[in-house]
Amino acid sequence: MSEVQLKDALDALKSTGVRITPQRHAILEYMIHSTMHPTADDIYRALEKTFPNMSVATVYNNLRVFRKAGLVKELTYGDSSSRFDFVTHDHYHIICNDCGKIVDFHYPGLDEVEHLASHVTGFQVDYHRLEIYGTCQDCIGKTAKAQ
Amino acid sequence: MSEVQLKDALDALKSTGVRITPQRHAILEYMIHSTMHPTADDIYRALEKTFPNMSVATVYNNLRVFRKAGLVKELTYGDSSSRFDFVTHDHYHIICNDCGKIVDFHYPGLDEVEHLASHVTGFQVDYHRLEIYGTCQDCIGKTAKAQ
DNA sequence: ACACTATTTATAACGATTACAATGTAAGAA
DNA sequence: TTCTTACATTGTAATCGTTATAAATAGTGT
Repeated sequence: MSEVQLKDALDALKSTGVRITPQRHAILEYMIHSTMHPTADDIYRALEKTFPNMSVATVYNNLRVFRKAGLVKELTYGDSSSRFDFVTHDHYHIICNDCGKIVDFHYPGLDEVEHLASHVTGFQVDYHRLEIYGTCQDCIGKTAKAQ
Repeated sequence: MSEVQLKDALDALKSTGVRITPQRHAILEYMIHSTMHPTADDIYRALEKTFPNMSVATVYNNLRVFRKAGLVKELTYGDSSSRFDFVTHDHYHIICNDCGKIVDFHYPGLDEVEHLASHVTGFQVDYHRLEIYGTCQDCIGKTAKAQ
């Protein structure tokens, strides 16, 4: 399943003339297997055992390459650093205000909102972003215990 | 109209024991009257004629005070710096990918999405954020001319 | 093997934001 | 009023995420 995703991603990259280096392979693999939405630093730290000489810049460079290839989305939420999301199907995110965890969920597209917005503002609409904020079950449990 | 908003905001601050300094008054006033969604630096530069000695830190400090008081929302979108939005009614934003302009628009709440998300993920939902991205009429005109 | 280009690395630079210490200012008590 | 205390502002240094740069390295095609 995720093997297929990885292969597809690598093929997509190759077809646009991007070389598959060991670092790129590892970053992609990590992103696909990680269910969280890692920051650049998460990725860097996860791979520094395998690539002791890898630079943070490499992570950023390649995340940008992947973003331009449409393989990865950059999520800029409230916290200081961006999180990166391997693009699979269209989905939305629900975010825990306590621990920062991001969980995917699916919902039929909000085309109607896009149309209305376009009509009211005269914008030519490209896409939208929707996030829901709250507290995850783990953190609900934790604060319940703490009290 | 916006005078009322300003007065309400000042009253709200006073009631929580926050002092109304000239700088705070000016920042609030600027935010209420500005239809854009200024960055901290926008505010700083707009007020440096009136307050030549004001520090950037003061702007940040007070934006944080306002945010904690619920008067102001911080919008962290793709670009490097946060934008700040005086809270009036609930509304959504449509953002121009060319020039960064942010325009408000209204849409009945997306309660149904919140419920579904809560049900699927087990989160306790607090609120959500929705933004639409596209190109504003000005920028459509500009690129049309340039070609 | 050679030349050419893409990639990585290491490090410096940058920009937004925050922390800190010193100074200033307002409000209440004596 | 004057003193005291707590809160605000200022200026500057520090921090953190990210990007730019230049040198070193590795692939690719000839």
